[in-house]
Amino acid sequence: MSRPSSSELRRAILDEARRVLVENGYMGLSMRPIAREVGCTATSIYLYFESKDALIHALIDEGMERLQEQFQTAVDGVDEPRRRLARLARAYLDFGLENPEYYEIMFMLHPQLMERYPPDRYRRARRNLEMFHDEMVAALGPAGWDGRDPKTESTLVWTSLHGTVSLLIAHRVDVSIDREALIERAVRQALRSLDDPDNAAIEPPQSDAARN
Amino acid sequence: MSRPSSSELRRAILDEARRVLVENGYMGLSMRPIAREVGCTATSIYLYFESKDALIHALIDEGMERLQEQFQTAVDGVDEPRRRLARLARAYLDFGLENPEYYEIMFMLHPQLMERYPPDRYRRARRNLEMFHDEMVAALGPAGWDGRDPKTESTLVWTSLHGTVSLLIAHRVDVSIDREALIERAVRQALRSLDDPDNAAIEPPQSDAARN
DNA sequence: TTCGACTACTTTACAGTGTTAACTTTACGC
DNA sequence: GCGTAAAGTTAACACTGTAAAGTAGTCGAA
Repeated sequence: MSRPSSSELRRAILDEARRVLVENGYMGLSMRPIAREVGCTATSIYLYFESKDALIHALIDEGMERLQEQFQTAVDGVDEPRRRLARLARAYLDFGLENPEYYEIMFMLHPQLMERYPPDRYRRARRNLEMFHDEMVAALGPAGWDGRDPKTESTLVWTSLHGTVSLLIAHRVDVSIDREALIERAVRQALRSLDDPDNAAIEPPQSDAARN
Repeated sequence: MSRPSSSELRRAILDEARRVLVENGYMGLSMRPIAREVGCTATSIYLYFESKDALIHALIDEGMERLQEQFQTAVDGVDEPRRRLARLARAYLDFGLENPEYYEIMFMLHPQLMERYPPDRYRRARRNLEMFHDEMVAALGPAGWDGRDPKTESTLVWTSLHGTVSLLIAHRVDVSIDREALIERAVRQALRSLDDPDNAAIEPPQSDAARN
């Protein structure tokens, strides 16, 4: 709508929203206080963002760009494919733990909000995560995939890292556990699919959890 | 507070709240509609739950109990330690995917809410997850832990599973990925720490993400 | 039988939310 | 100086969680 209008106010709103997000989390993000701080009325925000959702979506976009940058600098100058992948994994964890507020809206927020996130934009944003895919393919070479789907495998790396980040952020992990040790183990575990000999006797499904 | 009072109304409120939660998710959970459906006023709810948080906490307790039951039936009659662990993992995934609304409030909700969850009750609830710990210790025996902390390792199993469940629930996983294949791989990956020879050259930390 | 007291519940009200529609101010080209 | 369009405001709506005060019903003792 007001794409190229790019007033200063728009930026100020976005900055303040991010600040509030950092300080109070998603739940503490309210239009009127943002407006007050920025020096306008709440309804003025609607000149630049068509809803609160849209405002948050803009912040998600910001977060995705930052992650992308951290990914880039993480692998910059590193050649060996396995090391590149390891650094990506580490960068992902670091990003989440250092920017919990961004991480929360990017990957942890309730499904409803995400369903309202324009699908094409999310697809573009998720480009980030395809770096895992590309680097894995590079690390394994064309030979390594006996029957396994690269997309599934790279998604698995992601979900594994996400589990650790999100539970740490949400303070669900027992405080008696050494944080740094867990993180290091998480990276190791995420990357171990590279060496997977696909052994181990695993159970068949116990119920029908594959719908939806 | 009103622990033994156990009016029928309390149960009705809880039932309706759960129904709404299933249907509309956490965000759609509002006091007045619950009251209307149950046949009382919104403020009456406060006779049985001291806040909306407390109401949700009660639902979390319910969910934890259900998970506990599913865990029990999953390992019931299974003796071989590795198989027991595998079934636990599978049960966890199934629970999350079949009860996304419970899973959301139990493990995905924003940190603020969890911080208000009475710590002792959460500790008790998390007893569930200690089953991972116990079964892992049983599966590996006293010999297997060369330098590794069992608590960290079992937490790692949990975070790994959680990553998969939560991203699937939140519809963040690319739809082109075979859901069941991902799930199966997730179980496998989670349990692989049992066989870990602790190899692989891993990067040192890139930044200070171990605070908090 | 009447007087408390207690329980269960309601009414009213407050301060807050996101959002819409209508109104006003400001700036700019002719 | 006038018309127009953009930028921002005011007022309002329907909603939220929740606190305080008030009310109806029940039960036990005098």
